[in-house]
Amino acid sequence: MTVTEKDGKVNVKGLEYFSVNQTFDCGQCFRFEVDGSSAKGLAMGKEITFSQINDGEIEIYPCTCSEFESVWKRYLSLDEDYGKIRSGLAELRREDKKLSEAMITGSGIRILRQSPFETLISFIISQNNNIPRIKKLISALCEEGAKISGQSEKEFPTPDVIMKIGVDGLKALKTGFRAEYIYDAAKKVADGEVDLEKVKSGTAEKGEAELCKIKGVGPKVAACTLLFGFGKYSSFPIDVWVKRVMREYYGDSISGKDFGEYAGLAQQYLFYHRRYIEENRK
DNA sequence: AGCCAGGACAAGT
DNA sequence: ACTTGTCATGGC
Repeated sequence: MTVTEKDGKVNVKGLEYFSVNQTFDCGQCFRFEVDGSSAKGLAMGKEITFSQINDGEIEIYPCTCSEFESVWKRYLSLDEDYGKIRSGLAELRREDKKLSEAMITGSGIRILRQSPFETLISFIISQNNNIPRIKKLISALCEEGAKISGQSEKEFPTPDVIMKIGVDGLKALKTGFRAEYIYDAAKKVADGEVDLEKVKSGTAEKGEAELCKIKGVGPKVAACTLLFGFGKYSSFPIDVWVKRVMREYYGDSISGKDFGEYAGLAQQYLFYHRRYIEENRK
C-alpha cells in the first residue's frame, strides 16, 4: 500500500480486495451516496469522498496523509489483511461452492468500522424499513440534532442530544414506532446501563446480551451493530435476504456458527451476491 | 392500489 | 420454545 498526498487529496494504491462501489453499496452504511465509482458522504464527523481511480487505487478528499493514517485507514479496514481472512474462510468452507462464488462477486467488500453509537441507532431505524427511507430518517435525525446541539449536522447526534429531541421530537421526524426505541437506546447509553466500552472489549456474545437490553434491539440489530460498529467479525446478522440465501443454498441445515470467526464477512458476501443476482435479473 | 421493507415485541399456542 | 398480529411510514 502506497500513500501519497497532493492538493488536499490522498492517493492510495496497491490495494487488494477493496472496491469503493461494493464497500459502500452493500447496505452497511446509510450516509453515503454511491455514484459510479465514487462514494460521497458523512462519517467520523466529516464530509468525505472516496473515489476509485483504478483497480486497487483510490483517492480520498479532503484528506491529508496523517488523517488517512489516523482515521480513514481504520475506518475502511485497510489495516486488516483481507487476503489472509479470505483464505482462512475459503479453507474452512472448502466444499462450499456458493460461498466461493459469492466471494468472487463481492471480492471488493470490506467491513467498515463505523462509530458504534451511530451504527446502533442506524440499525434500530433500519428495522421493517427500506434503505432509501432509512437514509432519509438518519439524515433528518442529524439535522434535528444539529439544531439542538449547535453542532454541525455532519456529526451524528450524541445520546444526550437525542434525549433532548425526545420521543415526540423523534416521532415528528417520522420515525414512527421506532421513536421510543431510539430514545431508550440513547438513555441507556447515556446513563451507562448499556456500556459500549464493555461491548468493544468483550466477546460478540457478551456484546449481544448488552445491546439487547435496549428496547427495540434484537438479534439482528445487535449483530449488525457488532459487525459494522465494533468490528466483531463473528457476528452473523440474519435478515430476510440471508434467510433466503440459507434456504436456497444450504437447505436450512446451517447456522452462522458454521462460518467460523469471520462469519460476518461471509454473511456480507452472501447477502451481496444474492442481491446482486436479483438486480441483474431485471 | 397494495405489498413490502437489512425486525422486535407481546400475546397466544 | 415456536407462531402470529401489530407497530408508523412511505418506496416502488
